[in-house]
Amino acid sequence: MVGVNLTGRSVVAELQGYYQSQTNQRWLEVLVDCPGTQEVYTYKLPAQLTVQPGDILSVPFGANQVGAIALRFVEHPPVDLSPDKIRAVEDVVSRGFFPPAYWELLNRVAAYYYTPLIAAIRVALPPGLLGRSQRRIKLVGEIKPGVDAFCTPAAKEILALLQAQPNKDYSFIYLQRQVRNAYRGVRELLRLSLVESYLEPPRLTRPKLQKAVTLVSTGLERDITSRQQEILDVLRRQGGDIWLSELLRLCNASPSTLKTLEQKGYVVIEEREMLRQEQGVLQAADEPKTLTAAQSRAVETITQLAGCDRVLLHGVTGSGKTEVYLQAIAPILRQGKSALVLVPEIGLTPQLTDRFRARFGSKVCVYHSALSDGERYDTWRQMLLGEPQVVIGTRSAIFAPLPRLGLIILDEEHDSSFKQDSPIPTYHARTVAQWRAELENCPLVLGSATPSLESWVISREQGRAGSRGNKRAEGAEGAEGTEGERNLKSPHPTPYTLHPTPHTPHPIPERTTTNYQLPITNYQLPTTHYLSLPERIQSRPLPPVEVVDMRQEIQEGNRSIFSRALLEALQQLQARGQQGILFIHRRGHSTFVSCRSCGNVLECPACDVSLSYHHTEEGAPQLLRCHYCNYSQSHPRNCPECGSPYLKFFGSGTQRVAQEITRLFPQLQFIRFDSDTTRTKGAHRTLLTQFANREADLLIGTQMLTKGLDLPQVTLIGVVAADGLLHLPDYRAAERAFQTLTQVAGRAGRGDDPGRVILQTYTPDHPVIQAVRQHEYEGFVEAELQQRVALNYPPHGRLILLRLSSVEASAVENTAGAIASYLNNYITPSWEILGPAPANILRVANRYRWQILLKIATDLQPVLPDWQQVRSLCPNNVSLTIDVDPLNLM
DNA sequence: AGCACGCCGACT
DNA sequence: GTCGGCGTGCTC
Repeated sequence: MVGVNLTGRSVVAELQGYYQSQTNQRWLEVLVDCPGTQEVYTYKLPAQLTVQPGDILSVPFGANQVGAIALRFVEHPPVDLSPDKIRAVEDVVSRGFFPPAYWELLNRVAAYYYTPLIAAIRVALPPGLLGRSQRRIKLVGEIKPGVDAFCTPAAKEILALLQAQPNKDYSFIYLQRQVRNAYRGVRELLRLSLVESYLEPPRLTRPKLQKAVTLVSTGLERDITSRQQEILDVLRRQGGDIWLSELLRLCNASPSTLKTLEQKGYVVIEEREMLRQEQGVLQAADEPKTLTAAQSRAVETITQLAGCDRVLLHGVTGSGKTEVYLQAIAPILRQGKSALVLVPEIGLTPQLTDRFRARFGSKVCVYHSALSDGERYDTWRQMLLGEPQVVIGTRSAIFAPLPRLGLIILDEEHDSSFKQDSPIPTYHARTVAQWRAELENCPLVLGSATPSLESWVISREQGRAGSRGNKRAEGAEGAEGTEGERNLKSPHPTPYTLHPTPHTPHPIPERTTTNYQLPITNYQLPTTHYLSLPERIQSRPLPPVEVVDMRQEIQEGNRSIFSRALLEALQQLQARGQQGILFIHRRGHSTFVSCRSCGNVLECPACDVSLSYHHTEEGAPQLLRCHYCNYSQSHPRNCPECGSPYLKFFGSGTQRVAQEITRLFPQLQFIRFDSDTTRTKGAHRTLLTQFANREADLLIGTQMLTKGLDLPQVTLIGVVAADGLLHLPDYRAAERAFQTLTQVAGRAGRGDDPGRVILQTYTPDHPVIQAVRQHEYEGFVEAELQQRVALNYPPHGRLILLRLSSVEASAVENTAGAIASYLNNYITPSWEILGPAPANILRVANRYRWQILLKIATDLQPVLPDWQQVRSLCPNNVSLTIDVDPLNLM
């Protein structure tokens, strides 16, 4: 297992170390994973370590161990740095990860989103790979009662917390969050020697090792008991290679029996890396389906795409986009390449993943933030191996380290969850996907029933004329020769290695700071083809959308949250053996709680928002919860202001609707599907499976159920109140509302019954409602575009949002003012400044927030401000985030 | 992010 | 005079 096995690799490694220490001492420049550091730091290399540029390291930094990236060797350390300050690299965490194209991608992300390169690297790596040490506080010995008599309250609290903890041990960060003045308290306890403080080394995610048994016997076993023979037979039947635990389970044997077999030389037991990977539910194999004319045209175009050309696949809901993806991916895998499929949220992955697994079996793996750290780490490492595969993941999967990428697909490309709000980099996966496709020279497919205006505009300008007549656009062939050669194809035949084999160092580009700027206007774009799937599969019609005017309902005496049409439809649901979906814009029970006597509205103590009332079931605690910071308190019996017991709930969330359903239709079984009920791992799948198995008649949920759910038996869709979506204070509110409502409506009639959509609203004449009712995408989008052009909003202009926040109200306000007046000196014809203005909700989690919006016209090459200068205007207690292409202006 | 250093006000 | 508060700056 160990020791004797001196492979070629370790000999080489030792030789390299030897030569390294013989030649002039080589110094290593690294990028350190620590906020507030942008420069490069120089380290020594201990003789027993070999490092190559691009390796991921662990280095001592100040008092901590932190993650770092090796950049390059230098002959001499900086002259102004005394040699005794230089410390040695602690360890190599992972090797050979950054091939040139990938490195270039990360540099682009950092440059375009104005973030330090290390922040871009951080999103690309699985959690736990860039480790950092942690300060922890531990109780010393026995604590006699009464020793804390003279302690401050903070110290007493900390003592109590530590004593209640089984290990008598907490991280300092945790204590600081739990206890006020924790810093002082800890110091006091340290002085009294009641606690000790220590640094826990980084807890890195590592491969999980497990014992595996391999059969080495030739088949002529002598000197063997029948029991041992039995085990060998089982092993042979299993293919001669199996996990130890598995074998023990199969044979009901003990480890000692296996030990004996090993000593006799019939089997070898060794530690092997085990992949922790989400195992999908076993799927019955599935064959490619027959395509409609439009579908096969789409598949044909995609498979013949040249270079890094793009396709906007505009398919109405239920038009079979997934089947197009599947058939476009199949030839990619046959070519020995991999495909990357990005989806908005995990909510829809179980269904989609199942379909992919049914088609491609174990070649499919998922990658998203809901996986455990171990699973993410292993999936990530497994991808480095370069086996052709399909990776399905959420936005961060755009950084999946797949070599030989053959196709990138962004499904539901309009979805705003592809944009990261925080932490930095605030990247959009669609933008990064475009770069990645370009750098890897692979095609990109953007799919949606309601394409974003951005994608619509590009494809309208570039590709539609060419692809309308079922013909590939000109330029596809033309681009092949030039684009294909110009772009960086990895010069390394196998740029990723799981095991550290010696190889030539990757040339890490010199550029390691964020000082260079990309041209902010679009540079020469690859061709974008427009492909339309205008019809549902099997010529099913789109469901008719009935708009119900709720004002009229009230006028005619119906004060329920359900219109008569919806009540009737719900009534008939069970009799007809059908299933329905109710869509509500908000989770929770009520939007706010207010006192009928004094009008007081209950608010979050840390944010300027009202608390939502949550009540799940009879007997469950009644909670008031803040949807911004997750603060919660129990529902008071009386108004905290005037003591009146008459507290009333306003607005309806999922819980409220659920309660109404119980009251009005006690016979209807329903499932609530929102972020409250799907928090736990696998909850999505469980709930959807229950629904698919008809354990419920009704699914009551939020946005979450708009995203690509394919539930053929659903015939009724009820939108309880569309208005909450229509009137959000955001220039994209109309676009987003149209997309959401169209997607919700599209869940109906995916089976043989055409289905029915009931859309309740107080503004039935609103253009969004009208467009949804008529399934009219193009007209709506063109009208919307005209408005954007008039006001210079994206996709016509571009936006950069400066978000400022601080615990101190005046500090943010002053800083915002100072930055704005600085920027005003830079005003050029190509951009304008909106603000500074307090954010929509001034205070969240006790931080006051202001923002400044920069509007940039794309028709001119803009001169951008000096961000370094802008940052220097920010005092320490004010944090500034530069959000490039913000989607969320609230 | 941590942590040391160093400058100010409240106490011996 | 000293202690201990917290603001400022450095970490190879």
